[in-house]
Amino acid sequence: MKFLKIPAATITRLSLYTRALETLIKEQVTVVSSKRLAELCGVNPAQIRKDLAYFGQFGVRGVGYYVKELLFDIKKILGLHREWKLAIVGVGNLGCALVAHENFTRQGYRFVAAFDADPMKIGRKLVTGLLINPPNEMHNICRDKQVEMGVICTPAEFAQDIANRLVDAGVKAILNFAPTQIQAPDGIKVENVDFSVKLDNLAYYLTTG
Amino acid sequence: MKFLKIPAATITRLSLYTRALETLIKEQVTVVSSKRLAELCGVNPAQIRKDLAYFGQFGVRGVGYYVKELLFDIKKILGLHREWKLAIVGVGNLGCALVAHENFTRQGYRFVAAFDADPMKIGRKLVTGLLINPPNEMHNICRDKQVEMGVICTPAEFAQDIANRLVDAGVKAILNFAPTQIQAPDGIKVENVDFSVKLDNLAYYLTTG
DNA sequence: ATCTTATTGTGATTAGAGGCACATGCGTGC
DNA sequence: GCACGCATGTGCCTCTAATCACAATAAGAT
Ligand SMILES: NC(=O)c1ccc[n+]([C@@H]2O[C@H](COP(=O)([O-])OP(=O)(O)OC[C@H]3O[C@@H](n4cnc5c(N)ncnc54)[C@H](O)[C@@H]3O)[C@@H](O)[C@H]2O)c1
Ligand SMILES: NC(=O)c1ccc[n+]([C@@H]2O[C@H](COP(=O)([O-])OP(=O)(O)OC[C@H]3O[C@@H](n4cnc5c(N)ncnc54)[C@H](O)[C@@H]3O)[C@@H](O)[C@H]2O)c1
Repeated sequence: MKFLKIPAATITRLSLYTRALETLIKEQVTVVSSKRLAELCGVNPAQIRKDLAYFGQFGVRGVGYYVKELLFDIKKILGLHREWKLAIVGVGNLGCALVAHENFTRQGYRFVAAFDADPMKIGRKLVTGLLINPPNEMHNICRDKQVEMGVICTPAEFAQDIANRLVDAGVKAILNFAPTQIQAPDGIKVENVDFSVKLDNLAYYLTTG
Repeated sequence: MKFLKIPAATITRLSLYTRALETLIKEQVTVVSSKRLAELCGVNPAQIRKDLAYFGQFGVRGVGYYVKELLFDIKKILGLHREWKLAIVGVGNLGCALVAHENFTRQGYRFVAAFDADPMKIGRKLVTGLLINPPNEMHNICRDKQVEMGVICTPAEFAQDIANRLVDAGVKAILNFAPTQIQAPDGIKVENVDFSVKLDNLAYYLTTG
């Protein structure tokens, strides 16, 4: 089961499992069955076992999974055992909320650079103390600070340009909040977070059922 | 092709298509082929045709789709030909960004009520002029204003309780930004927006992929 | 009026993900 | 030390979604 292609949905679920496991740790639960974990995550127990099987054997037959160990193992699989350096581009309403969000820091995501085109904002500092830089310094600063992921929070029409610059600056993964499809070269991973698509789903559901 | 069960992924793509079509309208393009539209949306052309086929025939063979008409038709399918009334619960960093976001309004999503537990916030008004109410008035106000969708922007530990109240207040669809799995009765649609899961995907990709 | 060209709409095919069910194997109790 | 119970790990099946490939068909050229 080692060298199969792993479904993207599996990775997304692993992320969900870590959350449930963290909750269990808070509740001082030490062992959990796939059945119980499945309930917490709203998935099928076999699904959990199969997801984990892609990466090895983590459970004990007849017993279940040791919560702490499993959490550690999944975090390692996902690459969450280390810190990740992020840059944010566009510190408007949404961008500021993201930078201020302390959960990200707790999970190992650290904003080490911020950029904005607004002359009123350049040179100022965010609440976290992070300095806002002009976009033309993206290349140097990102390389300097070894930024690995970029977060795009500008209006949609600038998103592609920003993405190009980020890639040029050595950034290998992009989280895009602008409501537009970004093109990126092979080897660069782009994820989109799209609120209005979700709202549209709700609207469809309420309309048609 | 009329009474089949429609994949959720189809609905999500329809939403994407509307965006591309809106861009095309801005560029004064009047006709588009599934091939061109597919490029803009990053999907397979046959996928587009099949997605549309669930709902009828919208194109002209040998020609393509009339942009304006198709946009109109898809919006109607999604239920975006009308206004939707939303309530937001938790007007912190993220919640404020959402309410302030003018794209939503342009698309027909209108926040008609806001709730927060913080006594310092209750009674104040948001930048849009929307009054912040205490959570215990959720029932009355939501029924009064005929709120159809609820948006949860509180810390995770309160999300389930808020969801229950929203359901109790007659809300039929929930957009949840808190990083937790919400249980809702049948007939209530819940969508989750989950930034950190997306970041975890990127981390996995950079680690392994 | 007929032929050509372009692109849709869709049946057939392929790929993939999810779930079932059972054999495997660990821990506990006798 | 042996047997039993229980939850994992996994082969196999099912179901769904995506893609292919072509027949149907509209517009425009001849
Ligand atoms: N706020 C929301 O709730 C929300 C919801 C869904 C999607 N979005 C999307 O997220 C993005 C940001 O939204 P927002 O509400 O924060 O908008 P905003 O207008 O508050 O902030 C945008 C920021 O980007 C900066 N900017 C503009 N062009 C730039 C450039 N070329 N380089 C660097 N910075 C630039 C602006 O100066 C501003 O600070 C938009 O694409 C929006 O559609 C936002
Ligand atoms: N800010 C982000 O970028 C971000 C990113 C990912 C996820 N989230 C999630 O979104 C949610 C909100 O994030 P935020 O950054 O806006 O947090 P925040 O602390 O800025 O805002 C939370 C708000 O909820 C209110 N609140 C608390 N309990 C409440 C209750 N029982 N009823 C009504 N209101 C209540 C608080 O008074 C506060 O105003 C959190 O669950 C967070 O994990 C936020």
